[in-house]
Amino acid sequence: MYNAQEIEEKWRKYWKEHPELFRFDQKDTKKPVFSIDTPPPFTNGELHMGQIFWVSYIDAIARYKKMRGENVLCPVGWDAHGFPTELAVEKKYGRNLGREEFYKRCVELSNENIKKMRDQMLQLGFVFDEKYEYQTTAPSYTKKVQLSVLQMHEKGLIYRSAHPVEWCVRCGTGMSREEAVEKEEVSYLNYISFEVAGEEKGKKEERASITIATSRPELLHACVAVAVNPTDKKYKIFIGRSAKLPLFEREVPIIGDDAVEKEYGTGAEMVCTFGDKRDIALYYKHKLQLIEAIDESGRLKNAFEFDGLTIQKARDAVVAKLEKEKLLKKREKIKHIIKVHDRDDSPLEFISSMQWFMKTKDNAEKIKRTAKEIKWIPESTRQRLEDWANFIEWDYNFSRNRVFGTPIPFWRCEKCDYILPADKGKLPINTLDERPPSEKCPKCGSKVIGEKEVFDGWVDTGITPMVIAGWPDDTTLYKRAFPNSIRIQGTDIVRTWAFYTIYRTAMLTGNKPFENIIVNGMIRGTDGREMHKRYGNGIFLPNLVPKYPIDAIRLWVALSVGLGKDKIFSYMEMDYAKSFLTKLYNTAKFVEMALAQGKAQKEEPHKYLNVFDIWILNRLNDVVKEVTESYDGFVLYDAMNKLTNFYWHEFADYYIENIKHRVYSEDKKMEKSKDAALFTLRYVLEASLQMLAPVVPHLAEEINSMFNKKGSIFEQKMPEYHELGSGQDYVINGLIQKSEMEIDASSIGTFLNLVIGEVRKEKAKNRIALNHEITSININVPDEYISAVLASQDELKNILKAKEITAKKGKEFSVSIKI
RNA sequence: GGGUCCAUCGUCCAGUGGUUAAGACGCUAGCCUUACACGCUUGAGACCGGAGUUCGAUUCUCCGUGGACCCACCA
Repeated sequence: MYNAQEIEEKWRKYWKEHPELFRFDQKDTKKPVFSIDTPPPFTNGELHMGQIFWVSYIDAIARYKKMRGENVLCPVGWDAHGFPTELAVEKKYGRNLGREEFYKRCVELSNENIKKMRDQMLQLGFVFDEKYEYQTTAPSYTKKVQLSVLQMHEKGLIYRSAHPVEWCVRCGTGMSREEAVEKEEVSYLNYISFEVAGEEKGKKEERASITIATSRPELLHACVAVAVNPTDKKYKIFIGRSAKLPLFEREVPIIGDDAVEKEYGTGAEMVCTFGDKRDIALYYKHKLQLIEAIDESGRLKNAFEFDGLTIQKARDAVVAKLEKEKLLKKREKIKHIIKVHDRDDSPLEFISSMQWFMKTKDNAEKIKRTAKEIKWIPESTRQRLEDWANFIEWDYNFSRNRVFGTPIPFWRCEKCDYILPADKGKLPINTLDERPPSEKCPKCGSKVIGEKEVFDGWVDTGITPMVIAGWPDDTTLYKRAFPNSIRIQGTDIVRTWAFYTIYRTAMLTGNKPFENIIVNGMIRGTDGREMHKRYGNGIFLPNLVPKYPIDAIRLWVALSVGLGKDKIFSYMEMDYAKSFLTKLYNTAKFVEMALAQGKAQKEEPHKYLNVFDIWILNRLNDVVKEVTESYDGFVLYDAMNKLTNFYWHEFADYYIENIKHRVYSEDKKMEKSKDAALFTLRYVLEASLQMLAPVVPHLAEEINSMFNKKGSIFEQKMPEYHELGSGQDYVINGLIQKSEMEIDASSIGTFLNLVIGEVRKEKAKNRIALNHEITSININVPDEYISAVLASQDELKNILKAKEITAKKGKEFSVSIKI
């Protein structure tokens, strides 16, 4: 085994000292630009498996493109804003820091974390462009986020509206989705009777009623509709009429909606503002009235005699009164799942308040159309985006009640919510610290205030393709690098990062954000479950290094099939990758040693190539075709699968074995043949190395340096495929050559290897060593190969260590040996 | 409930309208072969079930079964 750590360190250092190898050359205007958008990791201090995956994957693509002569722009970014950082700072410094001080401490902590994560990226061999590194907390980045939102405001895409948010009544704060966790609870389903109001025209009928079932009777005062399934025979005649609320003197419409299950409860439900997410959906869909049911401390409001009661007390009181008035038909014990705050387990309520929105719902079609212009790798992952776009229930609420986030660059009227945008020339800005353009609301004359809430993190990261293309200042770069060439990201954030990025760039630029998107699945733990703290099944870089070389990790990533679907982590596959590297290193050592045996390479030794030499060169040519096609489609699996199999099982197992006798020969007559073998050995090794280099860069550099004393393998070009006209043709250094032998070397080489394989089998059957000399070999050869076998008799004798070889024409191919 | 993906040796994982169905780990038998015993050679070992399309299906279609994931819901 080679010393991986030493080699890795050496080449990491070399790349650092030669940044020009990978740096984007902005002055160059000839080479095509290849720009890469990578997911800015959230700065929590350690790269997780998903990040190890994409870093390895995209770095290989970047290095490949570089070797294809493209001008590669590969920045890396950091998504620093976020709640976990706030929590950590709160834990360390308490809750009493002022806003500015608190923000500063958060930046400090994320900077520490960025340093750690950056080191791990470099450890993986990632050669990103430091010059283009970005961080969402940097003022220059804040400026861009704010500008992009101000431009969206100009386009009429930003507005404020009342919207229910999940609210912890105990803590008195709003929740984001990830803090709301599910919990099972035992409750009661209450059957309450509503009288149907009015009469059908010209028809006297009995008084009709609808019984609804609810687990939230205390919200009866905020009931704004009764909903039934439109196909339900029992109720459909009531749709369009009204129902009288029990206990309260009010009528609400009876609406039809598919969301109502005919079988659940009574098949009728009341819609309150707001009991649960269903209510919210129906409220928006049917444009219902809004009655605020609960205040921020969890007490009822707009409930007349029940005002001020806590939820639990109100529930008891309402049920008691319904019972008394004989309006409660029955109560049924149920188990159901409710949302609770992850920190204190208390039930969350929906409280309606004024929120900031971006118009996504009406733009769903445009988002889908833009998504179709992008090549999704694999194609099936686009479905996730479509599904999400098809299911938008309401617009994107982008404000968060937090401190550590990008400030929202608007003031607003305290009373009428009129929006005053910041001056685009004065960014970045925090409207809490600055005077508004007008002290009084231009609309109603009331007081204008700065915005305390901050942007959701996806607002920061939704413009990365524009940012790395130099938007808005560098218009030259922007023209060349936007849309970006490619993005890589995980399946888990298709409906967030991909969705918002496509939305934002489509709205702001009218264009797609990138040409290609690679969507990789999640790497699961060895137990098959998602890697998660609470399962303790996470695997991080320090768990793998130094047991595995970095190149083995990278090769494992490339050989992890099935982009788009989840992958269970496997040490077995990692071991395979490691074995391949050992093999690669040992073959290189062999070639090095072999070259030392020969004299200086004669000019054009390839003129003396024999059938095995041409066979392996032609196989190489085939592999070059497959590998470059796979790289060009960004599918590393196919490239590495083909290449590693070729290298190991054709080049090492057959070719090297077949030419050993030539390499070791000291016979003068063999000199030219020896030179030809040495030439071919080196040629195939170097070409394979060039194709392997993007994925296993450290070892590739090391081996390259064994043969080329100066420079980096990344200054070399990828080998190119050439279509061959006949079996006599072969490719050397991009030129098609013609062998003087009038044979089809590819098919004869393949046949001779078959013969060699059969002899190996016979030797194994007879339990003798492969190098054991045997008396004779008899071969029955099909017509078309007989002359080739006879011509290669001496060669075969040497390869197979046989004193004599006899070949006869025979219908059935067969091989027998005499020991 | 809606959707997406998937089902191949004991395990992992390729591939194909006609193949001798590849490779890895493990297992078998041998080989210390002047690059590699972390290796090499050899052997055993697989297309979820049903129907359809077809001359022919592991491959295409449908149904079923099983699994993974996403979304929605549990009034």
